[in-house]
Order: sequence, then C-alpha cells, then structure tokens
Amino acid sequence: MMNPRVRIAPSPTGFLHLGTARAALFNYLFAKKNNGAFIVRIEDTDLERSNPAFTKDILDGMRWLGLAWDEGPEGGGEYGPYEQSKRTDSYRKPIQKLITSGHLYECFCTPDELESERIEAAKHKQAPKYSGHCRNLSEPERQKFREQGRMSILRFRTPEKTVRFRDMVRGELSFDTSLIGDFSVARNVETPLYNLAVVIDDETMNITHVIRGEDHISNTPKQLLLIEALRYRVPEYAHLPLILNSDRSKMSKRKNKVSLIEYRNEGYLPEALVNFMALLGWNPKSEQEIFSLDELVQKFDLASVNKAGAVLNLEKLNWMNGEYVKTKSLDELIEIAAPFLPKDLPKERARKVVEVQRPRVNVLKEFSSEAEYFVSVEDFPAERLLWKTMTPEQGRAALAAAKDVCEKAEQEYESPHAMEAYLKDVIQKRGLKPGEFLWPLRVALSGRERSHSPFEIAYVIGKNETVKRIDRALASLK
RNA sequence: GGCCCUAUCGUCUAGUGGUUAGGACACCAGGUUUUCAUCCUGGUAACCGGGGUUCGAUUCCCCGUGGGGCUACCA
Repeated sequence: MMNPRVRIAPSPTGFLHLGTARAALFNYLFAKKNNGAFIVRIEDTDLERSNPAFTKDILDGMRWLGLAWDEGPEGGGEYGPYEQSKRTDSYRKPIQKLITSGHLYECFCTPDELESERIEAAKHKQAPKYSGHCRNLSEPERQKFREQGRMSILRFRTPEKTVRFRDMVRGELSFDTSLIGDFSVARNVETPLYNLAVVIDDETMNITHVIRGEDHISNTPKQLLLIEALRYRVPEYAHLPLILNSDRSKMSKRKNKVSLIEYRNEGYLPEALVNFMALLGWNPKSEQEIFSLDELVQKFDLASVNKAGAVLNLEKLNWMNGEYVKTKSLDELIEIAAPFLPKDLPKERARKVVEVQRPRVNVLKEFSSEAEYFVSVEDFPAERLLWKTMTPEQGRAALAAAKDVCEKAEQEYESPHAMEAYLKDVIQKRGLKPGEFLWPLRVALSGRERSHSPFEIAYVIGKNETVKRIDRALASLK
C-alpha cells in the first residue's frame, strides 16, 4: 500500500468524544503502520452549533493522547485550510458543476411541508424519503417561487441503482438507492451540507482511506453517488464498531462519561486510554494486554477489527490505568499526581505519599480519597487500638514500647523498608507477638481499622508526628 | 415501520469442521500478612434458537430471534 492518507473529521459541537478519540486512534495507527499521513479536518459547516472552544478541546485532547497529526489546524500541511468554514472557495466549483450537469436541482419545499410528508409516509409505513415534489419544476415555476421569496435548497437527483462497495472490516455491502430518495446536499452554491462537504474535501485532500464509526455506514452510498457524479476517485472504506453503554445502546452522555476531558480530570493516563481504546474492537491475536502507542502501530491491522459493538468496561480501564501508574517513575508520577493530592497535605509529605500510594492507586483521583491520615488523624474510639482480645493494659504497654523504639529511631524513617526491618527486629528481640505490637501502633498512626502499614505511615509523617500520635493514643487509652 | 449492520463467559476477546473452547477484567475461595491493598494458588462462568451441508458442527449455508445503527435544510 502506497502512503495512504487518512483523516479524522470531528465537528466542534462538543468536547472531544471518546468515540471520536478512538476513531482518531485507529486512523493514526493505520497511517503510521503504513507510512501514511494522518490528517485532522474540522467540520464546522454548521455555524449555529460549532464553537471554536470545542475545536481547541478536540485538538488539545488529541495532543494529550499523543496522536500527533501530520496535517491539520495548528500544524501545517499542503492541503489546508483544515477547517471547512474556511474552504468555501473550493466548494463553489464542484457544486456549480453538479448544477450544470443536472445532478442538482433547487427544492423550494418548506420544512413544514417536508415534515408533514414524513408523517404521511410513516402513516402508510413507507420509507421516509423526499417525494420529489420539486424535482421536475420548470424554469418559470422556479422563477415564481423565487419571486415569492421562498427559500431553497439544492437536492441531488438520485438515480435508481444498487450501490455496492467493499468495506475493509465488513466485506461487501450494497444499498438500493430507491430507498434513499433525493437527499439535500447544499444550502447554496458555496455551502455544502455534510455529505457533499465530506466528498469534496476528501477528494481535494487526497484522502485514500475513510476510517470512521459504524454510524456512518448509511451515509456511504450517498457519498458514493456524489463521488460518481463528480467523477472523483473512490476511497477505501472501513467502518468501526461502536462503543456501547452497558445496555448495548450507542454510548451516550446519559449513561457514561463520553468526553475525554472527564477521563483526564479523574486521573486516567493517556497511555492507558490509548491502550484501552485500541483493545475495544481490535486485538493483536496474542495474549498481550499492555501496549505502548508505538507497539500498537507495529501490530495494528484493520483486518482484525471486530464487527460487533463493544461495551465500555470501566473496571478494566481502571485496572489498566493502575498498570500504567505502576510503571511510572516516582518523579513522573509526583508531577502528574500533584493536582490529585489532598489540598491540605504538607508539601514535604507529598513525595512520600505518592511513593506509598503508588501500588494501590488505579485512577489518580484515588490519591486524595484514600489518604486522609497522611494529613491528620481524627478522633477514634480507644478500643480500636486493641488487637483481638488485648486488654487496655496490654495496649498501653505495646504503645509505650512502640513510642520508645520510634523515638530512638533515626535513619529508619528514611524508607518504609528500613522502618519495617527495624520494628520487626525489635519484635523478634523482645519476643513479642507481631499483632500485639503492630496493630496498636498502626491504629495509633492511622486511626483506622484498615490502612497502610505503620512502616509506611511513620515514613511519611516522620518522627515527631509519629511520636505525637502514639502519645495521643496512649492518653486516650485510660 | 423501512434499510443496513451484528451475535463465544457478566464485560473485552482468542479460537477450531473433531479442543478439557484459551486469555484478560470483574467475582468467589484458600494461602502469605498486624489490618487493608499487593502477591501466590485454585475456582465459578460462554459458543442465541431452528433447520440444512457433513461421518462430525461453536465453526460453513439458510431462516428465525435478540441487540444495534441510520432514517434532517446536524455532522
């Protein structure tokens, strides 16, 4: 395959959608695997709904995921501009050509008229399609409508035929155009609607492969008809399975987090998201689960993309995110975890908290929710200090011993392991039961039934605070 | 309603004309451990249904059924 050119064509009517991000990823993987170009084109022909803020979010999100585009807004390329709203000059000629060749005609039907046609069709259980009311208007009739000030739109004169194409993931597909009807293609000679805009842009940008969501399958025959009328080159198509809600409907805002920004804000790592999205609808035919973006590029193959939709499995994403959290260096992790640490955490403890939290965190937001006792200990019932059947006397003795050895320690606070070795040595030398010594100490330091080990907590809070907490526990156990 | 797509554990999936139908997440049990988490070991759990083709179908074909998408002067 010679240098394919593929594109992702989001419309800036909302934040970067997970489905769009995944389609972008698949386009990116395909392009990179085949030494091709990955292009971003912003489809903002609907001025009413488009918003530059969303364009920014979409581009930021792609950059964050590491999906660098070869051509697109804010990034060079020979085929610009890469926003449809700036391409009106390139639309005029093809639309004019279509009018001249008789493929397009003006339709003066009002939205109300079209609406009642649809209702009528539904009543008779007919396929809802344009009636062809304005298809054969004479020039004088058209003139009359214009003089009345009627608004018009350009429709495509759909020929009766069967459109066939080969989809790279689904095989041969065919559609009977008589069910499509004369669809609308442009508001006027310089404003194409979606299907026409796509066709003209893909041709002028030299797009060779159209890789997009399954929800576009039914647009394909319309686009093919336009390509034929314009005598353009036909690209290859690949329609990706959709990402689904747990009830198997198309993933939606109501039932899932759909915006990439939401995942980012909760502390999902871009590497994990990329890895996870790639495995949703595609697999490498091996039992490997963890892939870097570069590895994915190496192994990606459109032929092994699944046909059926895939339910978003958040639990697996969480697990996978944890895998990536574990592979980060401490320095990297400290940097990216900073926004997720409790606000009132003393700065000098932050690094240590990240260190001891790392193995138990999947999603970064867990850094704040699981670690209150690294900041302070709230009051707790004194009985909690007693392990199993311990008496208060035994508890006091254990805490007194703990205080003694914790006070004597110095460099043992430099790592959880040093502290552990030290305390376990004490336990052994004094012939203590581990539980009778460690449980009261741990509860004194955490205030909790369940927590990190006392070694880790002491390491984080340091000697002064450790001794202070033991004193406080001792005082409560009267 | 019409057109189109689709179907292996709860979920993501591998796989084959003859397999103990494999892996991962989740879940359950046991072990290690001061608790939690980790870790280790083990376990529960799937070929949508009916016909056909075949010596033999989860696999190939057909028909159902289920699920989904699309049905705009949105993209």
